[in-house]
Amino acid sequence: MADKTFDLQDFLPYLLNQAAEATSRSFEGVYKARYGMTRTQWRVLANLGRFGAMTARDICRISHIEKTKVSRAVAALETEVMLARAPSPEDGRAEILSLTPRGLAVFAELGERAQAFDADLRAKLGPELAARIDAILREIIVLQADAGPEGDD
Amino acid sequence: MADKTFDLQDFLPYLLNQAAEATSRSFEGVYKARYGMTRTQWRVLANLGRFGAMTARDICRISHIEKTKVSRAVAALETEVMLARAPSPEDGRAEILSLTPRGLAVFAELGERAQAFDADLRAKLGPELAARIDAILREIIVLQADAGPEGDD
DNA sequence: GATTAATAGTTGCATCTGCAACCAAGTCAA
DNA sequence: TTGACTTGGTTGCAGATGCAACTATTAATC
Repeated sequence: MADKTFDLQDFLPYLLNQAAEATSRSFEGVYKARYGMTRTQWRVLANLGRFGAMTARDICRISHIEKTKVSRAVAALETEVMLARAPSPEDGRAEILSLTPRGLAVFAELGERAQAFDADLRAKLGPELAARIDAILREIIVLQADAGPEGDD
Repeated sequence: MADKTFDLQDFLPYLLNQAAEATSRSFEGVYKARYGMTRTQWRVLANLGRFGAMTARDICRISHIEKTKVSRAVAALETEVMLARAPSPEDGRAEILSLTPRGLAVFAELGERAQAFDADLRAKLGPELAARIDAILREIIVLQADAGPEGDD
């Protein structure tokens, strides 16, 4: 059947990238301008802020960020004194990562802004579309997680 | 009202990135393994394949890829003999880019695979969700395009 | 207990990218 | 025509990233 020439503009990975990049870039300005943070750093911070102290490995599992990226983000956040490491009592290899008071403050502020950004975007989308989007994206994510090995950032 | 701590896992830009990255990475394997192409190169090729000869600037407009990226992708595709440049008769600065026979062949093959990939993904998503996704993503893209300046890749 | 395999995390290196600065050609206006 | 400005495209440089290789510790197997 369908033998029309391929149109990138209808290609789901492409559309997803466009949307993802557009929104991420837009919000990136917030943490970049204020704290010189990178996208990965923001995500690591956000996960620690939301879920509390944990190891780098846990962050990888939860957020599907590659361990190299996490490692470097942690190092950067540490030198910014937003995060502290403590040796794990159970596992000599692992380190327990937690936010410092400063890290918590930054998370509180950025988290608030992120919520506002998100709410605004959903409002603009309208209830119809906003209601569907989460389920669809989560479904895509798990589908690919089953199919391919690593989903990364 | 809502004063719960921010959860990254519900943040639209984050979800979009996860889904985008997961799907793109999955398909990336195809053109990377076969032709050592980069994501940007694939997209430039796909646009030229779909819309025919045009200038780099046109590609930027259509696909929202940054001009630096396009420039380098074009150079790479040229050395791979998938693309040829011709001086524009109308504008001495511009070059008309077009796919070579090889470029067309590669586009035909990858385009077919992309269509299959896309169809498969949509099938897995189910008609309910698949029907909505395009409209939502396009809406997000235009919303951000209005808001922010550049949406890039 | 010794050896082997697996795992937490870091680092080197080779890209890929973004931004600003740049060149060359076109536009506009006096 | 000349000079100021815009625009198509490239390049330098400073990050950010992915992958493979590496260290150190833990688990497994004999």
